[in-house]
Amino acid sequence: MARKKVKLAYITSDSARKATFKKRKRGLMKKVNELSTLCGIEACAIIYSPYDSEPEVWPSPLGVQRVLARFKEMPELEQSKKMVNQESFLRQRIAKANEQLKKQRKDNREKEMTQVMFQSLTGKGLQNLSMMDLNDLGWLIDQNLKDIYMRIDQKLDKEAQNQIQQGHGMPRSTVENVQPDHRRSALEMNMETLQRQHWFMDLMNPQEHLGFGGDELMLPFADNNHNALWSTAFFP
Amino acid sequence: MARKKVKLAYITSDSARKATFKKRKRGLMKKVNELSTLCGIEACAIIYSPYDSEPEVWPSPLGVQRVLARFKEMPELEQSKKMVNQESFLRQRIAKANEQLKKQRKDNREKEMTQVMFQSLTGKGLQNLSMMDLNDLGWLIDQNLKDIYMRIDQKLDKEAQNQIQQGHGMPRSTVENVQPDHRRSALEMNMETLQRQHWFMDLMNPQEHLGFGGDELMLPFADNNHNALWSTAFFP
DNA sequence: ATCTATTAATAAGT
DNA sequence: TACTTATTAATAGAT
Repeated sequence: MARKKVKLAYITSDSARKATFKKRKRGLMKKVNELSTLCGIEACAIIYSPYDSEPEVWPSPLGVQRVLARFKEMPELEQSKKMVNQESFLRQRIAKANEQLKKQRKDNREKEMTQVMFQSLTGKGLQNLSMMDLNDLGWLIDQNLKDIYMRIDQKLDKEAQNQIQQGHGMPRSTVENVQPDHRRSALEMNMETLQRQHWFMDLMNPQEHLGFGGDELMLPFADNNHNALWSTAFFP
Repeated sequence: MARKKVKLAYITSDSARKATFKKRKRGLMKKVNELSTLCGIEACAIIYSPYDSEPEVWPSPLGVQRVLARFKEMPELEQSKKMVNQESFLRQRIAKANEQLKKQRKDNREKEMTQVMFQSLTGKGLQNLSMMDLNDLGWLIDQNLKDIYMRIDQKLDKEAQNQIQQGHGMPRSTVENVQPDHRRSALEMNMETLQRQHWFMDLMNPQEHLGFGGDELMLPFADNNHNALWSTAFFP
């Protein structure tokens, strides 16, 4: 973990492997020591290396023997139950990695669409986007709009509070005319958003609209790299 | 290792201890796995926890047994030889920590003296400094001066090169008069530094100057918190 | 369990 | 072999 992310595979260079072994052995022993100290438990580690004929152990030969004795006492069957063995360990790690991958993909997708969104604000067209891209873009824009309206409302609420508490501030006209306008506007736009979402959802969901299902109805600006119109894979 | 540096001692809070145990156990297993994979060696770890009646092992019960078999095969005497046991492990760590402490102290000393040096540049006096402090300060200033002269020389060399290569640049007077002056000045001052060091060393080293050894000759501005005039502990 | 600020481990380079 | 430093990994505390 340093200077470069290292691939988890056998190190072919002899010198590099030995250097890594020495460093990591020390680190591992330290970890076992810490775990044992912090949590008050018994643990041991045994490492065989080609660099020494004897194994290196922690906490001590006697300590290891004590732990081993307990281990061997157990019936064979019990030894396998509930244990973390290499296979289940790797399975867990793979599952976890897949979870993270999925999350990352979603994050990446959101970042991509955010970029598209800002590009479109600077005048770039949306012609090369697939239907799925457009849908996701719409979702993202709606999210941002909601956030904006929410902030506007909060701000107006806070200002209104200040007006009441302090009994002064903005001129009368602002309080009575402009502010209510803003508030109404925000709510209206929010409603528009919701209506648009509903309309769009209705239009796009093929299961509820039999008239929209054939290839002949495919819109010309949707590329064919994606085979889903609605990207359930990324956004709700 | 996070949010706070944790003391290496038994965690009294039950919930915190359990949480730490779970996290660190996973981390430890990962480390054993990595070490084994990266270096192509056999290793195993066994952890007994109060949270489970069975021990948790890596790489697998069978893998552990294989490693244990090798361990038990050894004669008792051999098991203790060259092994890293808890005591020698802790001894090593203490020695290492002491080394680091010494290094840190030296670093701190240098930082302190640097601060004093800059303070003195802003007009603060040096009256409260001990003889040792003054000596270290002198050493530090000499180091800085040397560095400065070195940089000046390098810069002049580079400029001279540029003059030759490009055939133009600074006016004639600069090349012929100012630059040689600078160069000579830097060298001279460097010599002064060396001479001063020699003179100071001669003056301060009691083993070579019998006339300077009695308490009655102690200079009034040296405080008595330190019992060494020349801080061999920090600087050469 | 998940998230992040922070500490610890460590890969390369000297 | 040990030290340094840039970077990645582990994880403490909070949520």
